[in-house]
Amino acid sequence: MKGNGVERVAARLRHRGRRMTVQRRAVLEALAALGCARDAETIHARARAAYPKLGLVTVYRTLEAFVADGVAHPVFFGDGRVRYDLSEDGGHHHHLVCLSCGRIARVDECHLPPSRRLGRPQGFTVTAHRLELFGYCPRCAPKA
Amino acid sequence: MKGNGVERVAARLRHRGRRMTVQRRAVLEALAALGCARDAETIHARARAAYPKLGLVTVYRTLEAFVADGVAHPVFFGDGRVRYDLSEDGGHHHHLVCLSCGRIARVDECHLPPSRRLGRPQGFTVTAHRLELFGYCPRCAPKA
DNA sequence: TGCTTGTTGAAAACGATTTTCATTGTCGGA
DNA sequence: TCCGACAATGAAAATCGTTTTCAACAAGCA
Ligand SMILES: [Mn+2]
Ligand SMILES: [Mn+2]
Ligand SMILES: [Zn+2]
Ligand SMILES: [Zn+2]
Repeated sequence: MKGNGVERVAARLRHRGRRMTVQRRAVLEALAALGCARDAETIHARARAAYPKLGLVTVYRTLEAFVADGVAHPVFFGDGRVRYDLSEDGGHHHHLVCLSCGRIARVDECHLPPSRRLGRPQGFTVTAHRLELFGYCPRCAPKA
Repeated sequence: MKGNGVERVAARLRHRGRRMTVQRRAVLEALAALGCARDAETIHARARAAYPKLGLVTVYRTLEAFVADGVAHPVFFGDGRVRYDLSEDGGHHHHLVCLSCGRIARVDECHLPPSRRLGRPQGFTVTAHRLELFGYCPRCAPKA
């Protein structure tokens, strides 16, 4: 993550009465370095490289703040732990999860119809959706 | 749930070395009566009407067995609790969740491209997917 | 440089789900 | 129909990811 990005995030946090701290900077860097869908513990481990005293609790609180401020997004694979993705300007993306080795691949194209069409039959106004794909990665062989 | 369905489920369980008990029957009935995406506690409360001594632990264990045997499917909305749907013969379905009142509507059509196309770019073999839609129900007014 | 407040870390609390373990009950076989 | 092997049950305790509590700290503004 280029120092520039940190500043943009800092600005967004400050805008909400929040402050930019070394801890949050470390979590932000970790989030950017790790890439797609990492859980709090993984982020914690990585962020500690930059700031060893960092507590796991702070990572949780920081992620909560990031999500509230639109800096990050939670991702759910249904295994009981929440993962996080750094938000990007150009819209959302989904994931491919290997059921064998756990590898995660990003899926940028969203093949779903526009939101306003998705809920029409039931009269819902759709504002968001979550889609995750499960299967086997190339290395774990098809039909594993 | 027609007694017939119970028999079919019983057969499927027995086939795996499992047994059909009053408790499981009660959970099955509750699952059928409650409909879309209910959590263990809700299912427990309902099933108790038929079998008051039923323990919540047994509900969890039964749901686990049902899922393993394909009798039920877990549904995740990302709020930290797992919900369950009774499996049906004709394929899967998704859900619309009202962010205001929590109402859940079923979405039968799956607007996604065929599995084999979804993971192609990254070389994945897609065997399943999870899609949930979030927004506002008719009663909670659009743009709530 | 102070002061006001948001932030932090350790420890304890939480809530959903799982495990332990002694007891009970299902169901295939005699 | 009766047995017995072993799956299932329930209560209590244990897990585990995440949240809350609380006293010490430290951003950011005057
Ligand atoms: Mn991602
Ligand atoms: Mn459903
Ligand atoms: Zn793999
Ligand atoms: Zn609603």
